[in-house]
Amino acid sequence: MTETRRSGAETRERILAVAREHFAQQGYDRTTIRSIASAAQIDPSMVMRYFGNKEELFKVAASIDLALPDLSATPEGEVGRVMTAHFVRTWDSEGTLMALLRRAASDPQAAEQMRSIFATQVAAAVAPLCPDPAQAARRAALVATQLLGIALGRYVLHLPPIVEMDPEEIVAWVGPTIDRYLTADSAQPDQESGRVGSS
Amino acid sequence: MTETRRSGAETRERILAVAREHFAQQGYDRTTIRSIASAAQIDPSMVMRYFGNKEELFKVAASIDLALPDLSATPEGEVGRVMTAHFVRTWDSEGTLMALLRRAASDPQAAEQMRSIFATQVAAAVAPLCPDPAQAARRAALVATQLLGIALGRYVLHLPPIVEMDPEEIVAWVGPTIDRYLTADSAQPDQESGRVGSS
DNA sequence: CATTGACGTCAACGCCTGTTGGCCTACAAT
DNA sequence: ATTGTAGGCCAACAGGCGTTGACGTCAATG
Repeated sequence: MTETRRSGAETRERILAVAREHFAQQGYDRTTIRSIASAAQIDPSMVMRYFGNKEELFKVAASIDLALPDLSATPEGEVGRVMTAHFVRTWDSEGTLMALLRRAASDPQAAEQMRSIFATQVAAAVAPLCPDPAQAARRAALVATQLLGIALGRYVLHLPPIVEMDPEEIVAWVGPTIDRYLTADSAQPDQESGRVGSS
Repeated sequence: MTETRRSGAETRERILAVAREHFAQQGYDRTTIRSIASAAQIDPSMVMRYFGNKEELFKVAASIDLALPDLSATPEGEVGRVMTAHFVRTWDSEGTLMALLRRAASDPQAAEQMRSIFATQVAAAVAPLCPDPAQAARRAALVATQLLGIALGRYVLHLPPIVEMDPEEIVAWVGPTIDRYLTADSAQPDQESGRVGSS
């Protein structure tokens, strides 16, 4: 072993980089092995050699670590802003999560992968901050909807007002929403009356 | 003309109904003309006869009227709840908007269609309610991100906590968020400091 | 030097897709 | 009864896809 010769795993990385980019920008179905290979200046069969099949390549390319900061150290009232800022920064710098989001829109298995990410990473990071453990999953999911909604508007649908906003503005608007989802009383989320009553 | 014989436009409607369903559940790429035809108990070539090509069929199938209620008649403070309830009800009953959302995730043209819907329908309905006309588009877009985020979580990703929530619970949580996006001071969205400062 | 084995290419397979044109059939009008 | 026409099916095309296997070609190893 010990890196037999100059290339090898290097090519693998090049394929992976191109694949991430293509998956993120065009989604799974519209990304072809051939186009990836062409962009990586390589034969399509090499992609198969290194990753077995398209499915497997996507799995590797879309493996994600949100790298959420330790939120328990964040002062209360700033959690929403910190979290929002973290996500926007992550999305702006690399599109891996966007690739998965795109695919999840039309593929149940990718949706499952997305669910797993938010269950293990977002919910886990957020649960300690919730006043009521029983509602933690629900609160985390609400947080996810708002953050993913921003991602959808900014990177997928390209809604002009969202695209034009500075990261700081997004944080200023969305941060308080996140905070409210995390800390507001579960029966009466905000001010105002609003009976929820399940039964 | 004058409806020559029993079927004809009837078949067209059947195709359209099946197409809506398939597009909504599986997205554009994974929905095939053949599968639509098969489900409609018809030959694939008939689909072409009636709609020209797949693209055109999708356009017709995904034409959407959000049918937003008149929000200016809604008492202030209830707008968010009314709007959220309207969307959740619409989504639960028919999946046309979901079909478009799915497609928009991987097709720029569908994304453009989505943008147009929100520009002409959501922004238009919401603009009169905003304190500052200059910020109306931005506020409407923020509203859209939260509503679409819910749609994504509930109907596409199937995040368990979101799926399990009653429509009333969603309204109770999300309504106030919508209200805040529509009415909160633009520089300091909520409580707390949080300078936005573009320069 | 001979051998091995990984890196890489080429050409092809089988499959599924959107799309087309020809043909059949049955009704409505003449 | 004949004709026109619209509804419908069938068979096939061309093209793109993921995937495969045989075939070169070097560098490192014995």
